[in-house]
Amino acid sequence: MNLQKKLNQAGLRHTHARQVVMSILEEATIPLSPQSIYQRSLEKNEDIGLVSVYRTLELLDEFSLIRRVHGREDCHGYVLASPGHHHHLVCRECEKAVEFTGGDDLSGLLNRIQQETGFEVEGHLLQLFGLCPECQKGKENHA
Amino acid sequence: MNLQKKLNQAGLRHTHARQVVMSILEEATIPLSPQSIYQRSLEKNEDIGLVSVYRTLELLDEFSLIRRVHGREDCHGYVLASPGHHHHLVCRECEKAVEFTGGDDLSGLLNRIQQETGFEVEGHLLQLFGLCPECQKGKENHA
DNA sequence: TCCTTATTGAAAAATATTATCAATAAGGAA
DNA sequence: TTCCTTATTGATAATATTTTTCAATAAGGA
Repeated sequence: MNLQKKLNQAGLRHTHARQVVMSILEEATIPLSPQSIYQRSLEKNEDIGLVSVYRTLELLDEFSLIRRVHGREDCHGYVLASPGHHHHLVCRECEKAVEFTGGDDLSGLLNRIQQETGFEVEGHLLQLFGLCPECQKGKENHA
Repeated sequence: MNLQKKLNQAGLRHTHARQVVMSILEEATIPLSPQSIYQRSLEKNEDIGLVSVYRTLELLDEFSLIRRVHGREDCHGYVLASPGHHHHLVCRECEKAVEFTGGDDLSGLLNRIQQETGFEVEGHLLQLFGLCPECQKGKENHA
C-alpha cells in the first residue's frame, strides 16, 4: 500500500511536504537524518519547512513506511522500509543500507537468552556493518 | 584491567571527574545519557562539569569500558561493558540492561547474508527488548 | 615540594529538536 | 467548478543537546 492510500485511509491529507519527504527517501540509498532530508529538499527547490520534515518522519514511522538505522558513530537516520520484518546492513564506506530478512536464524538465540535471563523477549534490533561489493572493489584498486 | 591502570598505561591521568563518571556508571543498572550522568553527579555533590562528562564518555568508549545502548524511542545511553563481545537486553518497563553473549548463534545468519548480498560483514549491532523477571511479576499483580 | 602539562569547568557557539500560531491548501460537499 | 471546513504548513521562538574555546587547576613524575 502506498503513502497516499495509507493517508486517506487514516483520514489524513496527501500534502506536498509529505510527498517531498517521501520522494527524497525513495531516491536515497543511504539513511538520512531530518536535517539532511531538509537539505535535499532545498536542493530540489521544494519549498518545505524543516518542521514538516520532522512531523512527516514521525508520521511515516507510525505507518511503518520508514525505519531508523543506526550508524557506528552518528545516532540514526531513516530509510524506506519494505513491508514485513527486516533488518539493515550498512556499508561503512559509502553508507549504503540494504535490507535483509532475519528469518528463523535468530530464534535459537532468542530462546536461549529467554532461558538464561528469565526475560520475556519481545523485540530486537539487529544491524550489520561491513563493506558493500562496490566498496570492496574500490579497496582492491588502491592495494 | 581497571580504569586507573588503563589510563596510566595510555599516559593519561586518573582524575576526579573521570572517577565520578565511572562510579556513576558502575552503580547504574540502566543506560545513562550524558545529561543524566551529569544530573547524578550533581545529586552526589560531586563538582564536575557537563563537558567533562562528554569527554570522559568519549574516552571510556575508546577504551571499550562502556557501550552504547539504544532505546526503543530515545536514542542511546551508556552502560558499563564487561570485557569481550557482548550484547544487551533491555527491559521496556524498568529500562534495566543486562548483558548476554551472542555466541555462535549469529554465525549462520552472518554467513547467509554475506552470500546473499555480497557484503563483507565486519560487525553487528544486536539488542533485545523485553520484560525482565521482576517487571513480569509486577504485571501479574495488576492482572 | 616543584614543574610540566594534561585536564578541567565556565561560558559561548553551534547544532538539533519541539512548541506556538496565524496563514494556507487539501479534499469533500454543494 | 466553487465553496467551506479544518488538517497541515512554515516562520519564529523556545528548548535541549553537543562542541569549541581558553584561562585556571591539579595530576603525578622529577
